[in-house]
Amino acid sequence: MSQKDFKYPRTEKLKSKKLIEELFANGRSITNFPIKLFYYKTALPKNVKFQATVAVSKRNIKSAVERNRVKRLMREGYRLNKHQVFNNSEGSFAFLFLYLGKKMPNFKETEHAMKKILVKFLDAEGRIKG
RNA sequence: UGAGCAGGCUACCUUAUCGCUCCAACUAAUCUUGGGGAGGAAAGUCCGGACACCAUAGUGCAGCAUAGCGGGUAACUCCCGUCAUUUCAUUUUAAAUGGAAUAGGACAAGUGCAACAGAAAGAAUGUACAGGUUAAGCUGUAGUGAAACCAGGUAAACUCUAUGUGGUGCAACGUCAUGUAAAUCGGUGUUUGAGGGUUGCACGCCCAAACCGAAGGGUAGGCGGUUAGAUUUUGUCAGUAAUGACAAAACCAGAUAAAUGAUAAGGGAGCUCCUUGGAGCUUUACAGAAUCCGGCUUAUUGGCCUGCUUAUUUU
RNA sequence: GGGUUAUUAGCUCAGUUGGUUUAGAGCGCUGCCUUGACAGGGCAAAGGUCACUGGUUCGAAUCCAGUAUAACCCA
Repeated sequence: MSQKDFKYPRTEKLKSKKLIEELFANGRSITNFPIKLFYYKTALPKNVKFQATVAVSKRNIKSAVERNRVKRLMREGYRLNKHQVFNNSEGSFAFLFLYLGKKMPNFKETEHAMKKILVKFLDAEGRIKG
């Protein structure tokens, strides 16, 4: 992995239904409003270090257009800041970012929340020195 | 020029950086290069098709849907024209013109229904007054009511007539991989045809023994179906119109825990402040493809165009 | 994506097909009686745009059409 890789290809998306069910059953979670992160340490296919996906509840945001937008903003926030986690942690993880708010955010708020939650994740799981 | 009504069109643009997805080319490669990437409603799932599978699918009855007339269409509960009825506006004696709505076949086949009021709501004719007669609800008016000289009203009551109608839906269906039971499927096939299955009934059809062969449950994986089509654009001709015919050109989303995004700058547009000019803010409404088409219905902001009506100004 | 139901008082349901004269039942709520007081019991009262909008009809919770909300099924 390079120092700053902003790509978010298909192999880094969490797609397996089994893995997602395991994540909800056995994974841990960190909350930094309005985002909640579920994570689960497990082996992933194709030697990928992380797989991540996003989810928005239909109860909190009813419009399909707004739900799509929130998911895109969160994906963008993860894409631009994931290098922090990639370069500083060990093992492979499955991520699921759940949006808890009921209002439309803008990009700055989303990115700020995403940065904070990734820092919290590193604090919880142990940062590599350097 | 302003206002109202009706109909139609459109859905901010350009550049840079970072990223997603499909196709093609080149590759050892997930790299690189080039090209494409949400809507008028993609929505509701209310209709109609295309396409696919299933005799538990066939036949008859029942059931269900539609309903002036003519045309359009692959088809329609759609669209166009037209007649009738109802209603609104204008001029106004009648009536005419324009707009809107209509589930507008049949109560002269049969059955049912009609609270209260009323003499009476059906093979009924009472009361008062007037007329009239040999006599008689024989005639008119009054009163009740939505409806009462009448072979009455009501079919968005049963019903009748005409026409149409099998069911399930791309999570259909096909195929590959993984691969294990007395459960499942296919083929051969015999007795009783009991029992069971089908939207209801009847007929019909199918299922159950045994043998041979195959892989089923579970898991939620890949590929095909899956995007070139009743396609789009332009022109000519036919038709009052819906629409059709012909010619030329074009290829225009294909994701699957589900792509079409983020940031910055400039231009355009709108609003507010205000002295030409500038500054600030916003860049919007409704809303996101999931097999594909034709309609209908619902949601909705700003701009532009056309027609009609009306007011004002000028000639 | 496709298919199928429901909505009536604060809650759970009748009534709807078969139309009018009164939209009811149980639980709950409120008041009164009974008791020294509570529970229980008895009596009474309140509470409904019948999800919303339109149509048919003399008359619609009911018939018809559209809209909204909620729920269920499939692989």
